Amino acid sequence: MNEPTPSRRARLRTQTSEEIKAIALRLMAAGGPDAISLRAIAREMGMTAGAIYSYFPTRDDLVTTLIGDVYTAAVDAAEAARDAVPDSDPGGRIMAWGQAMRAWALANPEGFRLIYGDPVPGYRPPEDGPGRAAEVRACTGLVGLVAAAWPTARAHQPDDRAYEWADFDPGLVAHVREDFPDLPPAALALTLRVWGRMHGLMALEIYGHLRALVHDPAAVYRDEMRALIASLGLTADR
Amino acid sequence: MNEPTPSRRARLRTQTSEEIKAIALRLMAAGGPDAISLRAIAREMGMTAGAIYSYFPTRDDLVTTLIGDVYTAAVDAAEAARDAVPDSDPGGRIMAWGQAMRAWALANPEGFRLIYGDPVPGYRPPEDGPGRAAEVRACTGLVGLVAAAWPTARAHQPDDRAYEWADFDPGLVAHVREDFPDLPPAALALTLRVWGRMHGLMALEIYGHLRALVHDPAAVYRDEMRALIASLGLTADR
DNA sequence: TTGTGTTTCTACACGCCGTTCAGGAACGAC
DNA sequence: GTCGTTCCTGAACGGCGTGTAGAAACACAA
Repeated sequence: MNEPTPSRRARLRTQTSEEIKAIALRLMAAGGPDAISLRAIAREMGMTAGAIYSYFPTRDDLVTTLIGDVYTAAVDAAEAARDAVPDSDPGGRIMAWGQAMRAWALANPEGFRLIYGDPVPGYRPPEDGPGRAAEVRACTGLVGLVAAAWPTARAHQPDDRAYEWADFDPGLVAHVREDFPDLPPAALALTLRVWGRMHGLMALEIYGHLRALVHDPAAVYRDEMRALIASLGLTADR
Repeated sequence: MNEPTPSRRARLRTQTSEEIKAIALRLMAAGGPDAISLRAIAREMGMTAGAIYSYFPTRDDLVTTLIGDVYTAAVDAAEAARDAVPDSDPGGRIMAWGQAMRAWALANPEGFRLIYGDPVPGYRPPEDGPGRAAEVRACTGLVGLVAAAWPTARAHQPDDRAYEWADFDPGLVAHVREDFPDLPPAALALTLRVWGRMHGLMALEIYGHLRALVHDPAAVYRDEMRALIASLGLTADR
């Protein structure tokens, strides 16, 4: 499948590329997304800024790559937490996912900003790319959680005929219909609402709007997750 | 109350200050928050960049002022929409607030980023200031909506004794306890959750995460608002 | 081993940015 | 008319992303 010795050149290349990304992540963690400057990275590597252009055609491409890496790490954490809870406890799996996401966001606030905020002045995320893939993966994970809750949740939803598959992104729909053939489009809409509900308090907290108003955002978030799980007709034991 | 002729000098001064802010807002609307550059503003005014330092000690102070203005405009819009619905329809008032906020955010996405996102590389909002005041005002408005729903909503909440007034910002608590003496601390926690629920889908949509997945985010948001209102034991007629 | 083509890096230039500062011009008050 | 204040210019500093030209390092074939 792969060549054992990717020609030393390629090895050095990927190694340098990884070092660039690692330093960029470190700079971002230290000083925010705006601290990702090619000059600063090059300075830390003992190079000049222009050299980085051999690895990333522009700064935005570097940021795009970083977003993919960071987003993937976040989804990895969420999936791991979810899978630590048995299938027999769908509410607990939702809680685990939400708490893992929040814990990750609090541990990597700059990463959160990178993914969900304006990562960098003037940066616009591309339509496809690794970040998009991670997002679809995150969304698919959420769909799985909602699918497990759907038997009890569907009764609490508005009339199911309000949504069609055509209302959603074809790529995501393909994933969903393959993994959960019995799920109606309304469940996908519910998934997006669940996503928004998890995202709201998290975003407010990361961007400092919540901590100025309440001393223990974790308690508020926990209550909100419990209410969310209850609204799906499930129970959250913890 | 005020002097009729604030000494021509002062008049010119405030006028220039207003022009700076107006141009900054225009630049922001056109090119995003990063387009707010002192040089660009000065260029558009036929001045040099240094001249602006007579009006704002630094660029971040200009941004801080802008945040205050923009946030105030947003809250004005939300309050107006809310007050267009009679008190007898608390669910409708919540829906009006939420829809007005979303409409404002969609009409002023850069303003939304300015308030709720990373407005500018390295910018950190000050602890107090006009932005903070507008935020407290927004929060107080939401508390009013929740207070109207509290008689029906309290039954759906977890045990009321989980929160104390000391858990929240004293300034906000003072406002709330003065306006709604009978409200318990749990209602304030609920308010923050309502805020987060309105904010989540809005933030995802403004930052482009939703529109890539669903064609009609408005429908999803409307459903979410309906579910929110229903979770408070109210009904939304529209 | 030598030659050759590719890749990677430096050095420098361009134009942008926020910020500072000395000096000059306009203004208000006396 | 004079004087203190205010406003603005112009130049400068350092930092930024981005290109380009050329040197150096490398892989590989003859």
